[in-house]
Amino acid sequence: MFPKSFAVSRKISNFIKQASGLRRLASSLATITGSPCPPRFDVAVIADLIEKQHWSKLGFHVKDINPNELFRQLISSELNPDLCLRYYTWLVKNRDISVSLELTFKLLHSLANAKRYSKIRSFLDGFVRNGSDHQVHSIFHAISMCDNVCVNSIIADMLVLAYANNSRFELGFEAFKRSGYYGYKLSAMSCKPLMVALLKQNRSADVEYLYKEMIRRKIQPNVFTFNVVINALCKTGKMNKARDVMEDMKVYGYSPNVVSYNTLIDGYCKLGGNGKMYKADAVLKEMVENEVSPNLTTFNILIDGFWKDDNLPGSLKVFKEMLDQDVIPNVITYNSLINGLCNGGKINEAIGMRDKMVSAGVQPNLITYHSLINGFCKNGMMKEALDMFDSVKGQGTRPTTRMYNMLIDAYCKLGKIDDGFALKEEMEREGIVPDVGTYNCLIAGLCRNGNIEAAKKLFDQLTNKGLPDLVTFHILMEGYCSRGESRKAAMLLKEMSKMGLKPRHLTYNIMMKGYCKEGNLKAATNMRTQMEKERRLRMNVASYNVLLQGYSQKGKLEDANMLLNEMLEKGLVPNRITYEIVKEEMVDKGFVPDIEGHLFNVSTKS
DNA sequence: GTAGGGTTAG
Repeated sequence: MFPKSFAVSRKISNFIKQASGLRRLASSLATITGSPCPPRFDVAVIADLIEKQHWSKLGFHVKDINPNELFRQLISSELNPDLCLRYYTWLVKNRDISVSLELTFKLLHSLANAKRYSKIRSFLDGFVRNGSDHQVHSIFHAISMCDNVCVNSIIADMLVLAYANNSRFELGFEAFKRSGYYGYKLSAMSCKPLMVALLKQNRSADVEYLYKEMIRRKIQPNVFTFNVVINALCKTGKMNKARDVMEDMKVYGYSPNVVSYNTLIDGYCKLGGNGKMYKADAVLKEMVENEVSPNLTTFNILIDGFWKDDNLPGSLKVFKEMLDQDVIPNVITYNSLINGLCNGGKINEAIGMRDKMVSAGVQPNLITYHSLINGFCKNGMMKEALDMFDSVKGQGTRPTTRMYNMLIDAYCKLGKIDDGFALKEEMEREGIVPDVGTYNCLIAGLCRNGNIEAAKKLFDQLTNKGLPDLVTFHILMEGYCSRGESRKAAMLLKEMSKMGLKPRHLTYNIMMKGYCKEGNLKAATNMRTQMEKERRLRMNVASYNVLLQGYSQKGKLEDANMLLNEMLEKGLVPNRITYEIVKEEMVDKGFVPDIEGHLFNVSTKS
């Protein structure tokens, strides 16, 4: 009865023996050759377990199989990529297994082939968000393992977007560049957030690069991207280039919109130099000619531009114009006007404007109060400043550190240092943390009052907190210098370098001025050498002015004359202060410098 | 979605 079945089982057991022998052989070969032996498993069974999410069963089933290896097989077996993704998630989340970049992107390639784009998008979002520490170049290498450029482009594009959406702009920028090297075509949709982020970080040159690359790679920009580029160029004063981009826009079939024009107008307003408002006005005319209506923002830009160009009547005229055109002013409009009025010393009119805004139903905000309190402070109206400060507190608005700093500075400038300190204590009681600025105002106040010992004490307190900044050092150095204690200032110069604060032009100018004041021209010149040789900072006009004053006051007029020639040879333009020094210390004393005529031209121009 | 306002100290 049994022989047949016995024979069968013998066959089976032989087969198993052979098979296990082969497997042993293969695995021992694998250890020798290093090539893995594909483990035997049934894809259908595993797929079924994944689909039913029977994870513990799956765990048991695959316990002897290398998870990465199994994953590789699953992807190669043309198993539904959704199931592969599910298995991947389980591996990473529940079994804490990291999957190689190559396999990860193999998965993404198969998802892309199955057009599971939203799954790739959310996958990459998580991949980037969880702080993947993979290098961008390794990722691109993994992407390039697939030959399909279209699929790779889609993945690269989504990667750039994921970086941008997760504020990993540096990596996003690198991914953008690498996409170019690999010839992957990105979409304008992914480039835009990257561009906006770069703009927000004031990296205008990078925005410009991105734009040029988009054009080169034939990624069609849209109105928004064009406007971002225009803004980046305007922010760096490259107005002609900004205009060129506006022309490019037309070439691509887009008309500049109100944002494009506003950006350009604002660019001109914020540009230095003469006639900027004339240019801003010309753009305004141009936009109207092109049938783009100015909006609230346009008016706000102009109002702010005019008073900052010392043309407060211009601002008020624009304000009237906007009311005539039934454009409703907002809090920005009023804040700008109030700031302009305060700046022009018209405090009462500023208060009037505040009343006007309130009756127009526009609620003043923190910026309004900042402007008004600053206006009071700058015009010696301490009582009014404090009253407004109290009313802010009374409204339940928490005053800011800077608001306190404005008041503390105002007290100090009135010589009421004690009141300044009282305010500092008040802010500490209120739990508002004094910052370097608070200390700097007080230290400067003490120095001005000649109490440098107290200033140094406060400085030491600040040092214990690890807080002093370049300004703190400058204040104290100047304090010492003005008392004829340049040596102590020089000690501070060493100390600041130790703290990792890099001296600037101003730092050396303060030192040179201190030495000159003491008549120690040799030390002043040494300081110059230190600045030029050690810091590679070239003499600027202010530095020359300091030395010029030092030399001429000591009667070394020939040396002063040489300094003047030297600065001119370097292409530096003497300023009003240069002229005053030359006139008072040289010309009035009968010495005519070589470049007197040139200086005269400068002084009449400015 | 892209444009506009304020803030001390040297």
